[in-house]
Parts: sequence; C-alpha cells; structure tokens
Amino acid sequence: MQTTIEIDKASIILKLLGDETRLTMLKLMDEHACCVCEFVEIFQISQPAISQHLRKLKDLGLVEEERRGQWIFYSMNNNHEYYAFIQSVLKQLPNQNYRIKKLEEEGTRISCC
Amino acid sequence: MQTTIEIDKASIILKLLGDETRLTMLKLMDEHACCVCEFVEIFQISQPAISQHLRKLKDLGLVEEERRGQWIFYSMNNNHEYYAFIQSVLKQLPNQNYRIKKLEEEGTRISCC
DNA sequence: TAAGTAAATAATTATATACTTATATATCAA
DNA sequence: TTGATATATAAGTATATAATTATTTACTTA
Repeated sequence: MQTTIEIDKASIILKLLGDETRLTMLKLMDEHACCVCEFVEIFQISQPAISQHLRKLKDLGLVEEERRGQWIFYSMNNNHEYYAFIQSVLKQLPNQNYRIKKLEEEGTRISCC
Repeated sequence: MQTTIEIDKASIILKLLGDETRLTMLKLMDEHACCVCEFVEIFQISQPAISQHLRKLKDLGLVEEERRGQWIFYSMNNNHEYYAFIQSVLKQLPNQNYRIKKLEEEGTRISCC
C-alpha cells in the first residue's frame, strides 16, 4: 500500500492537484469517463478553460483520452507510474458523483454524451 | 487511518505542497525543528524567500514557530485539522535527513543553531 | 458535400507566485 | 548601549497560471 515518490516528481503532481477544478475533475474521472462538455456544464467555465486543464493532466500522463464518435472521453490512467500516489490523495476526498447525477437530472448528460 | 477532507480545503493545502521547496521543508519539519538559516543553507535561496515560504505555511497553521534565543525554530503542527491528510502525502516521500546531516558535517548547523 | 457540434489551439489578459534587494525589528553579547 | 546576527516585512520584478475570446480542426449527419 505504501508508495514512494521522489520529491521533485511529487511536487509536480501536487501542483496539478492543487487547483480545485482539476482536483474535482480527477476525482470524477477516477470513477467515470467524462467528456469536455460535461465538465463545462459542471464547472460553468469556458470550454477552452476545461481543455487546458485536461491538457495539463494529459501532458503528465495522468489521464487518457478516448474518442467516441463526436466526443472525446477522458478518464484516469490507472497505469500511471504514480497512480497509487494520486489515489492516496483522491481516496480521502468526498465522492463527487452527485455532480454527475445532477447532469443526468438536467438532461445535460444525455444530450451531450 | 482513512481521513476525509473537503475538496476546496484539500486543493488549498495541495497547492502549498505543490512547490518543491515547501514540500521538502515540510518533510524536514515533520522530524526536526528547523530555523530559517538552516533552510537558507539547504536551499541556497535568499533568507526572505525562505521566510515567505514559512509565512504561507504558518498562515494555514501547518507549522508552528518557537523562539529560542536569537533563533526561531519552525516545526510541523501535529494538531492541525488536516495533519493526517498532510501526513498521508509526506509519508510517501523519501526521508530528507541527509540534508540535516550535511549541515552538521559542514558545521553550518552548529554555527547557526 | 455542406452544416452543425465537439474539442483543441492561438492569442490575449489579469492575477498569482516566487524570487530579488533594501530595510525594519528583535535578540544577544561585548 | 553599541555592534552583530537572525528573522520579518516592504517593494519591485519576472514568470507562471487560469481565465477569456476568436479561430481551427475533426467528426457526424442530412
């Protein structure tokens, strides 16, 4: 269970986690594959802002993308070298599934993805 | 062992941890009370830069200061509301005690503290 | 193939961050 | 009380960050 990670690597990852939007995105992607438009709906910020957050996560290899037709779904990369480290943080955060449920209730999830 | 922390609180703490200098400082302070001049010697940055990092950590209550004569020693606040959360990160980082040993060998630790 | 939708990228901007130098404050010791 | 040392604070600067709007690219479907 106990992992080890060099301090320079850890600080780079923690800096990425140290943004409320990205941290919430990661917590969601840990359970669900999500598309950009869902995040736009959830966080109420512009589509490019979401894309840019995802870009940073992807550049570090923390998330993976998968195109499904018109949409691109993002999800946690479980094979990342420091996945266990990231998990050790995420597992302490309250579940954010209510955000997905809210999308479903509003029909925003279905309409988009 | 498992803790819970709201996502907004977590992101604020993680942002502080997401700087290599501060993360290393915290790892050191988790075991040793350290004074500002030791950090200056270790990180080879200016004294005000160290003071400013410590200020941020102190503003969040993560560290405590204790004056001993001319010096002010900083150490981890074990009673912080999110101490367990911080620990869950720090315990995965390699021990940094070699940095203290190096100071002792150089005589920098004794001369200062 | 043309129109519509999803996402990425480019360019810009405002703010935050991490540092510097200069100065102020606090303690110690002669 | 004066000089030396340790730390904090102020002010300034260069860079990083997180957002925006405008545009491009990629896919789908009529």
